[in-house]
Amino acid sequence: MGKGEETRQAILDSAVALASQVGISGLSVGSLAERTGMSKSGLFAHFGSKEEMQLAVVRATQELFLDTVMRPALREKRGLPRLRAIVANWLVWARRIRLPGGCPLAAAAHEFDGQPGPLRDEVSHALGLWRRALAEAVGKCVEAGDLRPDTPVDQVAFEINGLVLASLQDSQLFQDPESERRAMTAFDRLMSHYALNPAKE
Amino acid sequence: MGKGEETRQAILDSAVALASQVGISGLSVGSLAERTGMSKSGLFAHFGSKEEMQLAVVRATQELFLDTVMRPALREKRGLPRLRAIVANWLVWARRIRLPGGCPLAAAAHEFDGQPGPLRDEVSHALGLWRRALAEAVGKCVEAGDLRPDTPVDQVAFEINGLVLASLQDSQLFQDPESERRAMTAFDRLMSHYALNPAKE
DNA sequence: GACAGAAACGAACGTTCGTTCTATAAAGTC
DNA sequence: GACTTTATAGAACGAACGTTCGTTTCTGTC
Repeated sequence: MGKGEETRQAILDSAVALASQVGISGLSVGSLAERTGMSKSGLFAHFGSKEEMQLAVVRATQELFLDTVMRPALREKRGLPRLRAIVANWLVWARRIRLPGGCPLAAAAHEFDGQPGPLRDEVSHALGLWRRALAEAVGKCVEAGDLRPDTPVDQVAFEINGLVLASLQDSQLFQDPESERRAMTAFDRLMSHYALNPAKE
Repeated sequence: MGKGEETRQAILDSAVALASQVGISGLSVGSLAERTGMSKSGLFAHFGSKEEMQLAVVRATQELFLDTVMRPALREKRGLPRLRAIVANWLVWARRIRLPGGCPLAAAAHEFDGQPGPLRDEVSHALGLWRRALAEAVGKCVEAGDLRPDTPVDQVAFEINGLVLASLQDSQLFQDPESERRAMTAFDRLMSHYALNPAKE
């Protein structure tokens, strides 16, 4: 691997962390150059345009997310344990890899949802993929016999997404230390509602 | 009321709509001046600084939100009907008053959660107030006998917030027309879980 | 160690940014 | 209608923006 690819990755690592605080539209070539100790032009050459740079940041965030949230959860037993691990990882992933401003993708969803263009498309695509992966994980719970066969998979994925969003908002905006527990409580209640063996609550 | 207050309000109306698309940090004095047909300096004089302008936009959005979501719901019967109206209004409020990019406050929560300062404080305060109002509305459901006395009020408010966030994300980012129905389904299931008269599901 | 290609730099471009001034026009007061 | 206050416009500021260019410095290969 050439040295170019190396520094490009180093730039992106810095960029993701910076985007976590100021947003992806808040990124500027100058600020990122200063943060990495490079010249504006030297950094710029790696991407060709600011928009390309931002797109690269979105993709890098996506990679990081999968590495931190999804892949570790694959070691859990398929079905409910794995789904639970996914949610647990999701709730803390930004803190885990030291993104002080929270998940850049969640923020990007709000930044670009009103502005058509490649960035909006990329973010929408990334979150769409993730939602589908989440719904699939719920589906596996049905297959594994953890949830009832008539479980509305997409609806459940929707609700899980919601309780994670709520938790992230509370922990980022209010610094509420209970937000994770709240989300897991809601998750467990949701799961027990569709549980095949109606465990007592 | 002097003419100053009038145009100031007109500016803020435009600003809220623009912020809906580009975010509150995406607002610039120049773009807003062009949109309102004023000169940069003429518009600027109404606020004294950009930050003061952004703070005014946050407060204006808050006012608009209360007028559109909360106050109309007060005509419903106290308790569950009113809470249900609040949620229903909340789900469509941005569309109702023609904010094409969705709720500026929800976006602002993500924009500023990583950057300490007056804007972060204002947004956090506004959303904190709203959350408390929501929890209070849930509490009224308990008082009115719609929900069980042991209902965990804050937890329920947390979950309601989550399902609204999920709906707003889906409708803004994926243009999913089912997102409202999904949220109401989740809401009704949540309510029936804590219902005093355990209605059949 | 010479050479070719890639990578980084420094300077400059035209714009836009937020902000400050001074001057003109409008609104409110008597 | 004159006078004072308030509101708006216009010009200009230094700084930061994204981008281009030509040059210099590294890196990997023979």
